Amino acid sequence: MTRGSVDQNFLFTLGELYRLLRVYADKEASRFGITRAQWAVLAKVERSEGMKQSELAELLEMQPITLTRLIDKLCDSDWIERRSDASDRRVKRLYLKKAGRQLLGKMSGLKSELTANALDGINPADAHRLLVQLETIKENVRTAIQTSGAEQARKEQRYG
Amino acid sequence: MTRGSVDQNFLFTLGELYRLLRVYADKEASRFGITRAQWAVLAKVERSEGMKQSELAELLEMQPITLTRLIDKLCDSDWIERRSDASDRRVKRLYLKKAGRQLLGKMSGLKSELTANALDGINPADAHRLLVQLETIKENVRTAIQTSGAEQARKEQRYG
DNA sequence: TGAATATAATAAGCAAGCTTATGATTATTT
DNA sequence: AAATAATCATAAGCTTGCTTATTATATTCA
Repeated sequence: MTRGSVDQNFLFTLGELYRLLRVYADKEASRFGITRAQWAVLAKVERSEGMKQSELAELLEMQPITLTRLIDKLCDSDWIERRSDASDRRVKRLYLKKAGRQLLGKMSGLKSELTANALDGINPADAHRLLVQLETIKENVRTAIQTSGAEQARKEQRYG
Repeated sequence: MTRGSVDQNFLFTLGELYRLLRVYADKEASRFGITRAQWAVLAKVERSEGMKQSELAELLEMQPITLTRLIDKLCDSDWIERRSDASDRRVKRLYLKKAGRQLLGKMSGLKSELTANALDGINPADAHRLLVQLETIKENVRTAIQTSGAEQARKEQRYG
C-alpha cells in the first residue's frame, strides 16, 4: 500500500470523524448538563489543579480567549473557581469546586463507554498504537505550524 | 497495555489534534484564497460531480445548512455551480467549473505535503492501518449515534 | 529610576459547526 | 383527487473555534 491512498483521505477523514464524535459526545454529555468542550476543560483542571489559564490553554491546544469563555461557563455552574495569584496579580489559577468533583465522578463511566463504543472492533494493542500515533501526529503538526510560521517570517524579512 | 490508558485520552486527544490540524490546513490553504472547510467540499465535488446537496452533506458528515453556506461561497468564487435537476425541481446538483478544476490542480501538492508532514515518522503500512482504523471508528460512531437515538425514542415511547 | 517590552486575561467581531423552523416540491395514502 | 407525509434547500439564532486589539501588570535594560 502506497502513501498515495492515504494522501487522498487522511486530512478530511479526520475532520469528518471529529464532527461525528462531537455530535456523539455532546449528545451524551448533555445528560449531565455539560458540553463536550466544557467537559474537556473540567477534566484537565482535575488532572492539574492550580494551573494558570494560559498554561491550560496551551495544554488544550486552544487560544486563551476560547478557554476564557469556557471557564466563564464552568464558573457560572460552580464546578470550578478562579483564584487570583498572590505574587502575580495578572494571573488566575483554576481549582475544582465540590460540585465539579462530584460531576466528574458521575461522568467517569461515560468517557469509558464513549471510547469503548468508538473503538469497537479494534483490539487493545491496536487502540494503544493508534493513540500513540495520534500523539505523534499532534507533535508533527505543532512543529509544522511553527516551521511554516518561521518560514513566513523569514520570507517577509527578505522580501518585505 | 490495558484499554484504561486509552480511555483517558482518545476522546480529547482527537479533539486537540483536530484543532491543530485545522489551524495548519487553514493557514496553508489561505495562500490559495480558500478555507480548509471549503476545500473539503470542493474536493468531494470533484470526486463525484452531479451530486445533490443532501447527498454531499451526508458524505461530509455535516448538516445540509452548513453545506449550503459553504457552497454559497464556492459559487461566489466561481469554483462550482448549482444546476437545477430536471426531474425533481427541489434538487440542485453540483458541478465543478473551470476555475475550480484549476484550483484543485494547483492544490493537489498541498494535500500531499500536509499529510506527509502530519504523518512524519509513521511508515506507510502504519499510516494505511491508521486510516482504516479511523474509517472503522467513524462507522462505529455513526452507529452509536443512531443507537443512542433509538434508545432515546424507545424510552420516550415507554415513559412519555 | 523610568521607559520600552512582554505577558495574562479579556473583548469584539468573524467562521463554521449545530438545532429548530419554513417554504416549495414530490411521493404516498386514502 | 385530496389530504398527508417526506424531502430539498434555506433561514435564524446559538456555540465554540479563530484573529486582532485592549487593559492591567511584570520584567528588562539603559
